[in-house]
Amino acid sequence: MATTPLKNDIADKKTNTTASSRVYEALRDEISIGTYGVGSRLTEGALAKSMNVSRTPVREALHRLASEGFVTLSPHAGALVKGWSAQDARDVFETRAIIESEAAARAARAATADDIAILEDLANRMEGAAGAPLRDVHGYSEMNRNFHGHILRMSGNRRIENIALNLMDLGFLVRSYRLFGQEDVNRSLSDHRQLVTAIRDGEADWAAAIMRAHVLSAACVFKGTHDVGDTQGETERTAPRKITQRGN
Amino acid sequence: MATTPLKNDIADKKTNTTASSRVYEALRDEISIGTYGVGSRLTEGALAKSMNVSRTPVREALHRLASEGFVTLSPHAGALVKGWSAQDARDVFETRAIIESEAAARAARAATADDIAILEDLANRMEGAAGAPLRDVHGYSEMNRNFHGHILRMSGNRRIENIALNLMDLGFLVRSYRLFGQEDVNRSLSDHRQLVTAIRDGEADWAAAIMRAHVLSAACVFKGTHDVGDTQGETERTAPRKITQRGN
DNA sequence: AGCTCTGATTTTGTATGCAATATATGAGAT
DNA sequence: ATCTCATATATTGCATACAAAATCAGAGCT
Repeated sequence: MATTPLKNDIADKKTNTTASSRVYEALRDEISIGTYGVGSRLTEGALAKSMNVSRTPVREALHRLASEGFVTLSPHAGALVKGWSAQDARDVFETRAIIESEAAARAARAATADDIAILEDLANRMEGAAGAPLRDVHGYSEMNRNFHGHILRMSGNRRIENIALNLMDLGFLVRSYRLFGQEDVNRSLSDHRQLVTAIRDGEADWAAAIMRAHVLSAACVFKGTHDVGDTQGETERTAPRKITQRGN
Repeated sequence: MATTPLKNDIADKKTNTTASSRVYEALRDEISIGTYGVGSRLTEGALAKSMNVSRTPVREALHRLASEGFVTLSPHAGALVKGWSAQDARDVFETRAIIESEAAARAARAATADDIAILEDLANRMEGAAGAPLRDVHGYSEMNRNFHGHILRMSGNRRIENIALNLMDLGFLVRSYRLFGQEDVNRSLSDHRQLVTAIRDGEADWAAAIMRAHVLSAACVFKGTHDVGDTQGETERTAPRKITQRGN
């Protein structure tokens, strides 16, 4: 792009105080969108130059991305954008099903009137925002995250809450909402309605079952539309040095 | 492949090539041992000087420790050793019970003869190393980690495996093995025997139940001997600037 | 031609200096 | 005496320079 030394190329959306977190968010979004192809090498110097910062915050951002599973980072070899195999995706959804169904059961046992009001409000707003292909994917997934997040919080177990939210924040999952068709959206909204009812009535087992089905159905949508051809993400191959970097 | 089938870093105590990981391991051990009291402030400069490195690797180590929950790290305020409340501990054990019981069930469905042999070998060695108050706490917890780790791997879900291992690697848990009395050790060993049997026979529900009881009983030992008086770890209070730093 | 070894280049890892920011201290006013 | 505000100090955050390591290229040899 243009090399004009603007004060900040990165969109300073939330007035993030540190450059490190700005770089982190920018890279995370880029990777989620798919700007950098799977397996492409992210060199600190190039990123630093393109973002008009030094290598230090870039380096910190890459380490953070590695800890969250967006890139693999081997010593002296650099960062490679991590790919997601079908197995990886299945693992994530299965893990979410296990954890979130348990959280839903606990939420049903601990629900207050305020909790129900919050969940109903979120369900209402999601229904209002639902369109054939989702118009505002970001907004919808944000509300969906809040809905699940509130149930997780209601479980009273912060560890469960954090683990499940981290699983929801994985890049390839965020992208998957674009794949939702009309009936997928409708079913998802219906699930949410049922969840609120089950939780409101203290039906822990029912809530758990709905949540489990809800998460696994999303996995099915993902599996159906995701043509699997990418690399296995976990096994670290010796990275080839020269890799065509798709984005830029 | 008997010892460490994991690329996870808790096991490899060989001198790591990078200074950053050396500092990380050193700090992690120090925090686990309790050298730095809960809430004490870790300043980059002081640590760098005491370890004869620059601030850069110390900084990276602190960030990594923060991502793993050993310290809290607020933007311009620095790193504080994180405390564990009784609620935190309970959350961890409950989460482990949920995840690992599911993993045990899956392991029972997927067990091979090799798996059983490995688990039996580990169980044997743990019985050989068991003493009244555990003599070699580190070795015992290492074998215990391998035992649970292999069951987790047998589940076939890498995400479950990593999440549960991370929960097992938390500092206050590692320390908790010192609290095990004779009967606690005996019960734990008996649990392991039963687990191997249930998994060998493909009894998924039984394996899950044993694992759940096994983990929760450890929680009970921890709760019984851990006099709760420490701070709440999650809620971030505005950190006071001057805090007596116990260790060095 | 294919292989190996050695230099050249690129990239990561570390050290250091400077700037930004939060906290601490003290003076002054109420 | 207490509170507020401004200055001082210490610490983090960032930039740059240098060192170490790994890959890449090419010459020389088999």
